[in-house]
Amino acid sequence: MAQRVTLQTIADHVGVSRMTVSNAFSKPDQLSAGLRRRILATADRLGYVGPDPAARALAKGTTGAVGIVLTSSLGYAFTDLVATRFLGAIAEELTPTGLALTLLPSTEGGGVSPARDVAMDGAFVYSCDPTSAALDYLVRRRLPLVHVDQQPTDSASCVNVDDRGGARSAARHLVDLGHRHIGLLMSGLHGPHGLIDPADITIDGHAAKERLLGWRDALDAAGIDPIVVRQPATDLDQARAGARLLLDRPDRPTAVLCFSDAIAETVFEVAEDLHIRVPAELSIVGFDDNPIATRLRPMLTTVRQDVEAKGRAAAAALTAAIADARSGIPHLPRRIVFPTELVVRESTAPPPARLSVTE
Amino acid sequence: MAQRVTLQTIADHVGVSRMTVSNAFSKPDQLSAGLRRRILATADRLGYVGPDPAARALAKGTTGAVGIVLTSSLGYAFTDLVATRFLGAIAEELTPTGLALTLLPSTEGGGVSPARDVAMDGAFVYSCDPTSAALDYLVRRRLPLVHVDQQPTDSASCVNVDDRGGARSAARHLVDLGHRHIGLLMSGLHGPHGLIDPADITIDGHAAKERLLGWRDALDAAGIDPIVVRQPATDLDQARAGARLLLDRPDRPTAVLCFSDAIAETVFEVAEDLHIRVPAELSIVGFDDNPIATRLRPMLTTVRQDVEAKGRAAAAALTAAIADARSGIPHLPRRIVFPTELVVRESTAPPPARLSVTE
DNA sequence: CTCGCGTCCTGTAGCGGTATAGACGGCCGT
DNA sequence: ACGGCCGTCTATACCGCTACAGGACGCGAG
Repeated sequence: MAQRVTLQTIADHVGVSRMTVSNAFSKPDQLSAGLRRRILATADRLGYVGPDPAARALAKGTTGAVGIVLTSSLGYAFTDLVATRFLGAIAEELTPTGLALTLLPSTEGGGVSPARDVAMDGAFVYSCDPTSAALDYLVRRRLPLVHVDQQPTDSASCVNVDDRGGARSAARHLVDLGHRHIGLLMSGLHGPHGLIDPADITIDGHAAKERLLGWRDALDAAGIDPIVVRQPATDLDQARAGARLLLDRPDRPTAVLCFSDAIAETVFEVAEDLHIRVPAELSIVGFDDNPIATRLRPMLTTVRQDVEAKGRAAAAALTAAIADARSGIPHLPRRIVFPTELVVRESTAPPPARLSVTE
Repeated sequence: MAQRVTLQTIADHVGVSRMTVSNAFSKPDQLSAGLRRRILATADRLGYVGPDPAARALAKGTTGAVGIVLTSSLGYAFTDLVATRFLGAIAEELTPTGLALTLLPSTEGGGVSPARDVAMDGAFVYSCDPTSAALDYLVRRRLPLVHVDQQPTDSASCVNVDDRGGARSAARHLVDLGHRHIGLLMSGLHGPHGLIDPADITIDGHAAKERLLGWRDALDAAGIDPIVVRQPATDLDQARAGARLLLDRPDRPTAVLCFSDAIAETVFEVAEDLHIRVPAELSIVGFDDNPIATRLRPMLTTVRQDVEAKGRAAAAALTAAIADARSGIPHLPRRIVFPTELVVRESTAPPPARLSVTE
């Protein structure tokens, strides 16, 4: 096999030092234009594309890529429009900086854990299990980090949305409409599924925790004790089973608050199956303002968050953190919280008049 | 600032050679269990996470990450369910191998082009401009490559679906229903938009080219000359304008073949605006069998492709190519083509009876 | 007793770049 | 004529790790 072409190969051919060839590629102002042209020409002739990224990474200490750890199931994360729009916004914002985005599975594969073993200049931590080993590696590597939709930390920049406030206004909206019998539909990969005691809910994510708190802020204030169901996020059939648990019971709630619009959609489907009219007999509120919200009929009342802004802010925070780390400036972590906004559409209405309820 | 902890630091503390410490991390069977425990313990005490990925990449020649170049606009790619499901399948399939997936913008940013400057072990090329500089870099770097939805090459593995066959059966379906006046709705970022002469269509992607060929196979055979409109893929409003161009004209076609289900959706919307009944007055056929196909009312007749299988096959092909490259075996490129299947649902029907047409 | 072999550990030589300091000639101002 | 400075190019020392070729030692077989 032919010897690999390196800077030295080119240097020998042109008759200059290796350093000069390096400069021809990386510091054009360090040598005369004529020589540079000659070097680049022979480099091209020899099939040399550019300085080897791995070697450059070692020598310079920068890799040109940042990572992002997501929830355990990458496959699932990619079916969720909210997550993908966020990712897209990050990628888009990163493009002009020349940084690539590396998707890091939080699990180990073949004895290697990407969060520990892949070279990168910094990373995002996006709605991922705070106890995961991947996150721990990232922290111990002292990488510039930005947490998104995570429990805020002091040590790194955090980007969040006002989940609690949004959830609170969603719940208040239902209360104001007159609902007193309300179901909460949570979602999560792990942990208990099905009907749940609202007291001892172990919620996975920070966002879930906050949204639940927000709902209960408003519900507690109105003296309402919700029925809580937790459904798995991955399997659509199982998810529908969760919704059915809430709707297919004698004391069916007149309104459901959903952890996300995707979940709200399953409620729509189950309601249709059960011939429950929305919103006449059942009000449904989502969260996120996913594009599907306006595609549903009736259109979904939901809580809007600007995931694109979240992505852009996260990208900006990370590039800033990386720049500070390079220049040796002690980085001042940012704490960004985006507002949420209740968007009332067609899926909520006053509860049906209670005709034959003896009380 | 404290000196960085390296293998040597640990070696000095424990009183062994640096090589032994390296083995403690990378080749556990090369030293006694006791010593290894001691080394790992002091490493942990010193805050050492593991061998530096950049240095290891240089020494070993592997990085633990593979890249993927997508269409120019990463942000757009992430709003498309077909693309994201494909990405998800790749990521999922890669996870157990310990490989991370790096998203490579095909454009340059800040003087660096990730496809040239980011270290990786191989890469996917997914429905991206074959003349792009990014692709050229990848090829010149001699990286193991897998092309997906691209014009097949001899030099690398290719994964495709039978776009042409699927399009052909879609068009034939309309012909069989009795349609003679058919519109074609293409999509593309660049190039001419609006009404287009079917003769000189410059299509971006390989898939687009194939689908067009398939449609015309069936249409030509029936002696039908379609009306062709090409709409931009990014902007939803502009996309709808494209659909309107087709529907809002005196000789409106009785059926539309769409490049994708996402485009078909815009046709639904425009048809609703124009009070055109689907399928009574207008038949619509999509492509991909995107999840939205079954959410549309009436449910969309479309051509199914299994994007998840495509993703898994691509991942398998790339890991195989990388393994071969490592072992020095000359890699035998694979050529994989997945079948497509017409799924007839509710959006297609015979054309309306022509009442007052003089012929 | 010696040879051969396996286990466990070490020393050296890279991997392919970049940082940094300095060599060298020419041009400037004085 | 001379010191200083700028524009170019070079020499050397790493960056942190792994491959590879041994060396030392213990043990069973001949």
